[in-house]
This record gives sequence, structure tokens and C-alpha cells, in this order.
Amino acid sequence: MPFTIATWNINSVRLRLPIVQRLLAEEAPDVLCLQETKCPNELFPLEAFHAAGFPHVAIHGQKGYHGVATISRHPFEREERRDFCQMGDARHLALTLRVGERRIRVHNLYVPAGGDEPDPLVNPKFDHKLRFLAEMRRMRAQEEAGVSSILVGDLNVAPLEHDVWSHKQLLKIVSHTPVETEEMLAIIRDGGWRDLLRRHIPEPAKLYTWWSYRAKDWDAADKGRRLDHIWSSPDLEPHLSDVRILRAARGWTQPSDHVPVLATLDV
DNA sequence: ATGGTGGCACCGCCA
Repeated sequence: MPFTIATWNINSVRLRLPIVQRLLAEEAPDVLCLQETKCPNELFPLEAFHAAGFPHVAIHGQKGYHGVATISRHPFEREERRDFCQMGDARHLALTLRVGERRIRVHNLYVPAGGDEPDPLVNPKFDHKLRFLAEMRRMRAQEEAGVSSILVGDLNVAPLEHDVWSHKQLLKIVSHTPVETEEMLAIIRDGGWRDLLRRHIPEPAKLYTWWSYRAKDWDAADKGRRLDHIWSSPDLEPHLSDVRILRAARGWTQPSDHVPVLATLDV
């Protein structure tokens, strides 16, 4: 049966509830992982997701900043919230889905953006980002026997040359500096992950999931970056049937600066 | 060319 997982940095789940509902109605994913919910747990709009056909919801929020949530049609178990870098930030949520006979561990991550200056000695936010990525090196695709893995989220790194509009012009821009891109490729390699977007649409095709709010005309300028990712354990890769980046959502009413990314597996 | 926009909470911080 087909199984679709979606990931979306929503930049306030309460403000953008109408477009989240639109995504759920139009794309009907099985699971939606949200980042930057910017919503304390007690104010999370649970009922709206229940009404949309998603009875199983896990949240990890905080006031004002960050926050992740995983919304599912299928039941899950073993919720986990890791405190990367021991900063107290709400940036990780894991759970194990039961999909038919299969068990899938789903990690939902929001990696720190890292500020503007790509020097950990003068910019504590960039230092935090590098330490966060170093901690991600310990995440293994094959963690438990008999359990597949999917890792999604706003990872705030565009690792490949064709994940940005201009490789040369972004080499000193946070999200595409060599220290970040090399670290991300090492996380993928050492963790045994498969980059499902690139398995489906290899380079040199350009792939973007984020366009700045600051551009006059984001669509015409098209200065995007691929910051949002879907990775899986190797056993799932042969079951991948489709990948979609919903570029049109960048033009929806009161949009997020990120668009939804979806992967469909035949499981 | 070193701004530009957006959200939240509070008058600045983060992206």
C-alpha cells in the first residue's frame, strides 16, 4: 500500500492553520512533520488535526521559537524528545509508526539556522549549529533490528552544488559553507542514510524547498535553496515511488518561506 | 549593493 510522508517548516502553525489544512486535504499524506510551530503545547490546535482525519498527534513545542509536531493517520509508540546541545530547545521529536506489518521510526528535526557569520569563534549561533550537526552524526538509519527509519525536517543545510541557485555565490553563506555541507554528507554516509529527494531527482537538476521572504519576486528571481530533507534507511529506498516538492505552496495566501516536501513509498 | 520581509512577544530576538 502507498505511504506518504510530508515535511514542512510552517513558521507558526496557528497563523498558517488554513494552509496546513489545505495541504492535508489536497495531498492526503499519511504523516505530516511540522517544524517552527512557534506554539506552546497547551495552545497547539489539536482539534483541527483530529477533525482533518489525523487522530494521532505528537507535539514538542515552546513559546515563541522553534517547535516540532508530527501528525499521523496511523498509531505510533515510543515518543522521544532529544535535547540536542542541552539548550532546552524544542527541535526534535521521534516516534515509531506501525504501518501494516512494518515499523518505521520517524525523526522530525529542526536544525538551528546558524546566524549570518559563518565563523564559530565569533558567532555562537553558528557554533551551536555545528555542534548540533556533530550530534546528528550519532543518528543511525539502522538503529533497531526490524525497524525501518525515516529522518525528515528543516535541516538548514543545502549539501549539494545544485541544492542552491548559485554554488559559487553561496560558498560563504550560512547553509552552504563547506564545513556544513561536508558535515551533512558525513552524517548521511556514516549514518547509512539515503537522501530520497536526490535518489529520485539526481543532480544536476536544481532542487529548492525554500525561498527568502526578502526577495521582491521569489518566483522570478528563483534564488532558492534545498534546506528541507527526507532521508530513509536503505531497506525503504527500493520502495520509493514518488517525491514531490510543492513549489506552488510558496505562492499560497500568507505563505511560509518553506514549501512542503513529500515522499511516497509502496510498503 | 550589505538591504530586504515575516512571526512572536514585547519594544528585541530569531529566521
